[in-house]
Amino acid sequence: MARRSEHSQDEIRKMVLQAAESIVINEGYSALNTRKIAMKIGYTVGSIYMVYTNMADLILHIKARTLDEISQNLQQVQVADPAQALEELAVAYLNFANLNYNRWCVLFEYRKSSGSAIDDWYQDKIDKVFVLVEGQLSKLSADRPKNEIKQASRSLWSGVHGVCVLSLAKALGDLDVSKVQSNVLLLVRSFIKGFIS
Amino acid sequence: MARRSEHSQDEIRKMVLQAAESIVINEGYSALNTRKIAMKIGYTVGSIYMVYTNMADLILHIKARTLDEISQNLQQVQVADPAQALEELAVAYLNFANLNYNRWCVLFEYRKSSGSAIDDWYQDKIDKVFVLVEGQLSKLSADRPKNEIKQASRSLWSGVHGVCVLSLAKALGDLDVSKVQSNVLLLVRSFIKGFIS
DNA sequence: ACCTGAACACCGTTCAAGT
DNA sequence: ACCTGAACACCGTTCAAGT
Repeated sequence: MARRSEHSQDEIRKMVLQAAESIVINEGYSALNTRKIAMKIGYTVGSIYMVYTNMADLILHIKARTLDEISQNLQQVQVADPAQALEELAVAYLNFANLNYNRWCVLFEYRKSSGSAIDDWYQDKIDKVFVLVEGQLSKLSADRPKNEIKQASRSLWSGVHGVCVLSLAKALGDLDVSKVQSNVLLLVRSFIKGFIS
Repeated sequence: MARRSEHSQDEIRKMVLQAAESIVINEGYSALNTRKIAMKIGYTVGSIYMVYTNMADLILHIKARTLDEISQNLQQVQVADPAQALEELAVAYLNFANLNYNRWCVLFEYRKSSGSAIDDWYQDKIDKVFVLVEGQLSKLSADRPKNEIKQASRSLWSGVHGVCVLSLAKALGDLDVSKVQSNVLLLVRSFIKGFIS
């Protein structure tokens, strides 16, 4: 066998990632495995390890793409009023999580990667999301020192994330999306009101 | 073989749970498996299935005990001032999560249980935590209707949870505990200030 | 009735061997 | 050089068979 350069390594790399993503989207994280990916792209399991060091590495790249899409989604929020913008950012985040639930969940699933710490390039993608919040928050209270703004954006956005996690995981009972949205908005509005007062 | 009633079924049930818990505590969720549990209690894997329907069932009971301990911890917060009490509840939650990190993480790991929905008795344990927050929040703003209080406690507490998750998972970079605590407190204080104003 | 232990159907990962 | 496929060391779960 050993079909020769039918696809470049780079192509295989993308095929593996795309196949893995579609499995996650359609069947969820727990359904993802190497044999299913290999079957889907018409190669054998071994070939996955030519282009990714292991499963954890592949999953990290799935996560990275999800984070990129989240950033992209949030960047489309263009509102002059910062308080309004923060609300819309939160709603956009919730909507992404809800519409892309399986992929979003993978972000918080950890299969321990090779290195114990988080890779810098991955951390940057996380930070990029928080920076958007910082931008609005600093417009909202221009007088505050930068480190306070940074802290506040972490607290606020982690809070928004928390509402999304527990609501969508149904830890709060079975809520419809509009209920979750009003929970998110309550948190954002109350926080902002309290923070600037 | 087949040693007869050396331990009662109920004793084995407890032994399995305790062994599983200690594995989670010492080695983390990913190190938990049936063969390790069996080895630890001096039985074979098959016997685990006499007392728990499957691994998901056992994990659910680990989670239940963790939730009980959290409730117990939070109930020890006895402060007259409700705003102060909410702050201390949040700090107590963070401290539990930090000191019992491996066990706390299991709460948000899902291995799909037999039934798709959350069992009622388990949901009750989750609710019990939120009820504590509701109690303080209703003292804080006695004029508000009950459903608003309930919504607010969900938003606030989910938010607190979110800060704990992202901070302890180091998604926000490597923060020491005191930094995390000030993030939590900022969220609680800002929310409360905004909510009652 | 209680418990074993061996089997089954899965996993992720590796690597000698083919082209 | 690229890729296979078979092996290895694991999983959770089941169940006929022993006492």
